[in-house]
Parts: sequence; C-alpha cells; structure tokens
Amino acid sequence: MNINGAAVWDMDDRMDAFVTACKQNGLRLTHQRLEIYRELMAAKDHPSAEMVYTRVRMRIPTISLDTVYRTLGSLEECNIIGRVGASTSSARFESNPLPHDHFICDGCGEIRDVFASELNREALARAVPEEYVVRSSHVELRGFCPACGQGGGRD
Amino acid sequence: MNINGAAVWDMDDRMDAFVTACKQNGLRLTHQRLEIYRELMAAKDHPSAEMVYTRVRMRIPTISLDTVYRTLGSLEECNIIGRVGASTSSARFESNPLPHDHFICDGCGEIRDVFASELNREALARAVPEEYVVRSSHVELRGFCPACGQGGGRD
DNA sequence: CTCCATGCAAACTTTTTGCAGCACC
DNA sequence: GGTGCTGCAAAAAGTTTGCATGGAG
Repeated sequence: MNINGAAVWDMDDRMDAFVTACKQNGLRLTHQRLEIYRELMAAKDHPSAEMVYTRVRMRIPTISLDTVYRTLGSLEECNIIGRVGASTSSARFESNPLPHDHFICDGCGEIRDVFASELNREALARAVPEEYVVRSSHVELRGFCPACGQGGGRD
Repeated sequence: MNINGAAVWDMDDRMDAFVTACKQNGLRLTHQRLEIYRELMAAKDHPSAEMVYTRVRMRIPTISLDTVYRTLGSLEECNIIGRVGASTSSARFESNPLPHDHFICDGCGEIRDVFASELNREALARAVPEEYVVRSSHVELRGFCPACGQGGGRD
C-alpha cells in the first residue's frame, strides 16, 4: 500500500505516506524535500516550480530553484506527485482549428486527432459544480498506436 | 462563413479558405505565411514551430524561425489554426498523483481538480480505432468559475 | 505610398546540467 | 563513511521582442 491508497487524508497522514513512499523509492528524506512536498500538499492552486520555490523559501531561505525543479522531477517520476497537462517541451500546432481531442502514443509520440468531445459533453458538464460554466473541453488520451502495440514502446 | 465551415477539404480548397480567412482578419498574404500554412496543412504530425521552420525552409531557405513563431501565433489568434494542449508558460504541479481531470477558469486561471475520467472511460475508448490501446485519459475543461461568472473574464 | 511583416540579433523565460561540499542513511 | 542531494553558476532550449528593411495592398 502506497501513497495512492486513499482519497482524502489529513496532512499528517499524508506526510507519513510521503515518507513511506520516499523510502520505497530510495529517496532520501531531506529537509528541502519534505518542505517542498508539504508546500505542494498545502497548495490548492497547482503551483509552478517557481511558485513552490517562493513559498518554500519562507521556511528555507537558502533553498535554490534548481533543487525545487529536481525534487519535483524526482517525485513526479516516482508517481508521488502529478503534473497538470502533458509535459510537452515545445508547442505543437495543427491546421484544424475546430475543437477536437487528441490521442498521444506513449511509444512513438505520434499525436492523432480524435473526436471524443461529443460523446462526453454531457458527462463532462456534470463533473463540475453547477456554478461553474464549461465552455470547452479537450480530451487527451494516451496509450499505444497500432505500430507500437501494447509492449512496443519502452516505458 | 469562414475556414471553420467543413470537415474534409482538398488542399486547394483549404488554401482558398485560408486566403479568405486571412483577408477577413486583415492578415497580409505573404509568401512565408502561405507556405507556413501549406506546410502545416500537409503535416499530419502536429509539428512544433521548429519542425515547421525546418520544412518551410526547404521552400524558403531564407525564412527565419521568429517569423514562423510570429505567423503561427497570428494564425492561432485568428482561430485559423490550433495548438495541441493548453498554452501553459510553465509546468504546474499537484500533490495528488491519482489520475484525474482539470477545470481551468478562463477568467482568473484557477485550476480545479475534477473527476470526469470514470464517467467517460467507455466513451473515450470508442473514440479511437480498435487497434489503438488507450491507457489513460485526461480531460481539460475550460470555462468560468463562480467568481468570474459568464461574463466575468474578458474573452 | 503606407503600413504590416520579415529577418537579424539579442533578450527573456523556463528548465537542465556540471561540480564541489554537505547531509542523510 | 559512502552516496545521493544541495547550492551555485552556467548552459540549454523554447519563445519573444526591438529595430531597420522590404513587400503587400
């Protein structure tokens, strides 16, 4: 049982789970790492590395931005934290300006247009509280294309 | 009627529509702009600015990368072309590593966790051909949060 | 002819990396 | 005490911007 086990925890329990998860992944429990995670856990706004840096610096004034980047990277790699959206290095363009969705192959990186929006629109609207106005939706599917197959891509 | 009018066109028709769309948006029909669009239209791989640059340079060896960036930016702004995923300047992190979805407010930029995945999984799988293996899905909803309201954000 | 778009270069932002010293295990 | 982590600095990658020239309308 790891950190992915439950939906809502109190902070202390989640810190305990974090410690366990770090140990399981061979990550040392440094002061910086603990504070970075604590700050991310307390944040409700999906902060950027820079935002985490600014906040953690209030507790550890000597921390450096590259440590924040490195730590967030390690934790993401171990699936202890997540990242909003895909981690695309550069912007990708397409001539089709109509709203549609994408399938991205984890093997070869191929991006394929798909049209899932219509299928989901009703369900999607129900996913947020009524007070929210949903204007558009974009679905990003990930998996393997026929060429890469189930085990084709290394991962 | 603009470029958004039909689903499948042949290249010449789409170029015609592109010319019309440019005129409607007050964009001049420069050699570079035409070739950039032609290349993006011919591409099936959702290329990056750099990729477009490399390809267009085969026809226009003197074109510069910043022109490609500027052109793609203009065309996107006029909704003549699209961009894969959100145009996020920096990576955003979250302590929740479980698969879930996001609602992003176009007014204030707030990112809110939502859980639409379960609702859509079956429909999503049907959105791609059978030979494709879907391993994960991420839905990005956009609209307005209660604070920003329908007309709260400018857009 | 006027003004937008281009090309060049340089700046800027975000993220990554090399290296020496320090801290965790 | 060994190894990974940190901090510093510098570099890399992606993108944007100022300015003078050139081409579209």
